[in-house]
Amino acid sequence: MIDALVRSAFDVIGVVSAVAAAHELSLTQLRLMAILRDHEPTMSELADYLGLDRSSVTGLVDRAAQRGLLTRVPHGEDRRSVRVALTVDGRVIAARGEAEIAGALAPRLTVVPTADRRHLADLLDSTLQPPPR
Amino acid sequence: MIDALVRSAFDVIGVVSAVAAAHELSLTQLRLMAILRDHEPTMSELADYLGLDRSSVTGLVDRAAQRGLLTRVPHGEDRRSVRVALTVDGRVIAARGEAEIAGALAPRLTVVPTADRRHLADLLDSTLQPPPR
DNA sequence: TATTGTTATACTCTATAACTATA
DNA sequence: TATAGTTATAGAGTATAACAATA
Repeated sequence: MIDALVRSAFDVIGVVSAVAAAHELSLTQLRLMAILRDHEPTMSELADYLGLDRSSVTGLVDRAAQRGLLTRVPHGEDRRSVRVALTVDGRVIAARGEAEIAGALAPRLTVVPTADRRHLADLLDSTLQPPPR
Repeated sequence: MIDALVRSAFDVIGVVSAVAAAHELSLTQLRLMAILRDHEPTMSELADYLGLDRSSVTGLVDRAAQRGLLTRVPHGEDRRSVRVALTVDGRVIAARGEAEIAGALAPRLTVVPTADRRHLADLLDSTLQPPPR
């Protein structure tokens, strides 16, 4: 059971990494962009989401910004702070990445009987820890 | 369904990475040691298993060997080739790591009804691609 | 004083290209 | 010639420590 969960995890992460690599992105860069699809976080919030030190996020954001995938937006209220947002280009690539991940994983799910899918998804979700804040 | 699979994968990999980090190992180093529990591969075979370039494996093995976790063993037949094997220390740490991963994931599985576990494991395994050779 | 973000620095991980030794 | 492994090199990713600007 635990073995199956771990094997599946490595398998899925492998697929996601391959999709990222196809866009010359690291797994972390793709995660970063996925987060930015729904949020416009500060650097510190981003560090919390990703579980990284703030100084690491500086580099990640630098490299992605240099490629035109995202931008730093002045915060306004707190002048120490910046918000990070996808550019139009970044949004296109993020959407494409998500679609490719779905496309790559879909064939594996054809072996799961349709009747089982909802159940499997629920079981998997129930095993997730509540995200730490 | 796909979302649940991906979320679960990141969650599980996070747990495995944390266990690795607790032993000051990277995810790859821990994977390497897990492979060596059951195999005594050549450097090239290791590169295939891990999906890395041979030159990357040289560095991984160097660092782990320097910590006394594994050793290069002369192959005998083909004098170009070496085999990689865990040391006694390495075997202890690999076993401990596996136990800690199981221990860290077990609490999450308590929410899965006992009757569903076999079924969930089978479903997850059925989604795995046959490993590329 | 505390927080936000960056910089300086160092190490791991990874790949590409070139090399040595052996086959 | 081909294969096994290493070395040289370069860049990404990461953390720690120290810093400047702002709160």
